[in-house]
Amino acid sequence: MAYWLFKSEPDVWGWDAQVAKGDAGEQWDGVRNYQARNNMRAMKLGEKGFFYHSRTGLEIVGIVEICAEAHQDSTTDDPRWDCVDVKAMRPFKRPVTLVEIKAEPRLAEMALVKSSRLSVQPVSDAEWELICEMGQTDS
DNA sequence: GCCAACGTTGGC
DNA sequence: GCCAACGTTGGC
Repeated sequence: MAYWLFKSEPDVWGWDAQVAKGDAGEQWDGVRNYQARNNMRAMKLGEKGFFYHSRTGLEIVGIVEICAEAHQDSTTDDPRWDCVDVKAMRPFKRPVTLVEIKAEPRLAEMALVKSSRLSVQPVSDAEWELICEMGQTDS
C-alpha cells in the first residue's frame, strides 16, 4: 500500500471543492508532467494521498482516496496524459504547514521539500504516519 | 508580483 | 544529441 501527495492551488481546486464532489470524486486532471503522471499510473484503487494547498496556504489539509486508477485525462486528446480519480476522505484536525515539515528533520527527504515543483509525489510509510500524527488525524 | 528552479521544445 | 530559449510552477 503506497501513499501519495497531491498539490493544488486552492484558488483553482481546493479541499472544499474536492469535498463538494463527495464519494463520486473527481479526476485529478491537468497534469502535464511525466514524473507526476508516472506516479498516478502507479496508484492502486483504495490507496491514500495527502491534499496539499500550494501557492496560497502551503499546508496539507486532508486525506484523499484513489477511487479510479489511471485513465485518459478527459481535458485533453493527447494520449500521453492520464489521471486518476480521487475523493475526499477526511480533513486534518490541524493542517500541517510546509514550515513545520521543513522544521522536522525526519521529513527532510520528502519530495515536497526536495523537489518542490513535482505536483504528484510519493510519500513513504514513515512520513505518512508522522504527518498524520502532526495533523491529529488517523493514518 | 517576483524570480529561481526546473521541464520541455526545437534548431542546429 | 546538445543546448539555448522559452514556459510553468510555487515559495517567498
